[in-house]
Amino acid sequence: MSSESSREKFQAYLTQQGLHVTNQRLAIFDAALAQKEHFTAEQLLDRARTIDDSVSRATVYRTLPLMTESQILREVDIGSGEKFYLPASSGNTQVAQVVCVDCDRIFEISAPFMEWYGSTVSLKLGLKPISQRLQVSAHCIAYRSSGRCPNRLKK
Amino acid sequence: MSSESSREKFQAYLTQQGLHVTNQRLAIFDAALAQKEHFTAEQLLDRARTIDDSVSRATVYRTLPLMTESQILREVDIGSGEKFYLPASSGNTQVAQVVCVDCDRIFEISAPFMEWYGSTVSLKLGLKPISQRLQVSAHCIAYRSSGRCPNRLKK
DNA sequence: CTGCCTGCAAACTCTTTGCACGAAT
DNA sequence: ATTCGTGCAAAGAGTTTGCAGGCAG
Repeated sequence: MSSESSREKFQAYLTQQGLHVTNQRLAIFDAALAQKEHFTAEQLLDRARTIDDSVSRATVYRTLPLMTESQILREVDIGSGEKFYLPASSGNTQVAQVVCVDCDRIFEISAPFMEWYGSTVSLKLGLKPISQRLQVSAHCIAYRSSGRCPNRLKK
Repeated sequence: MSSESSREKFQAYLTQQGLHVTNQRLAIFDAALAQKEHFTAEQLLDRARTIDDSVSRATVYRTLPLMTESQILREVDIGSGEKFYLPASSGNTQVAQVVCVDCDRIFEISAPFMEWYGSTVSLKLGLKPISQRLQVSAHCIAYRSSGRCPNRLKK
């Protein structure tokens, strides 16, 4: 249950699926868990290469699905062209994302009622809910006073 | 307030923005409002060309933002690579999407509490909410009995 | 050994953009 | 007359894939 078991969990998943435990996959795994915020495939590639410089972009893209399927990572799509990832550490799947439209930072907040909502509404339609996501776009704190976010990254 | 006024609304928006009312834009508008379900840019292009075969893909992509800005269409991004659009007829912005993972169909359902939630949570973070979206992935009705959705479109 | 994995580069999908001509105001 | 709009084709961004050689089990 400690954080190290996450690595074992990943290895177990690979083995159980008849997949090989390679240095590249482990480097990508370690790079992913070292991230402090949401990260992109490209950022993961950069970081993984500092651990094992033989890691290629293709392998990163091929490994990401393995890590999401094994519940190591959670995928976050905010509709911006590229996907973001985050260690699924807390096991909390009932979370919403608040995205600052100025600095593009992503905040995660718990939204415990989401599960209830998904069940309620989906059952009304006769559907069987699998997952759900709630995202809020917003302006940053500083926006109100300065008119724009101090952390803006683009434009 | 009848449905015809929507066309006038679009023309008014164009004029007011100093933009020209062209046959292509009107064809795209008509094609969009003729859609019964969520549609993609490509589907819109096909349909618009049945009205005016001079319509190009580029113009469709250039016109879509005009129609969303003028509240004619609502954009729906379910994280599938391509964006979907829907006439923003009912003026109801507090809606969630339920996406069937088997047939990819998108159902829209009202979710009146979304606004409250966005405000509550965003204000706790000191942010100023702009918009929000709630999406539920689910299996179709028929999935439970047959094991898969009869409307599956892909694979 | 056998089959899965890898890096590379090319391919793909959806969308955006530069350009020179054409049309709306 | 201007200014904006258009189609075309090329460019972009992010991601996926075919291939021939390489490594884990």
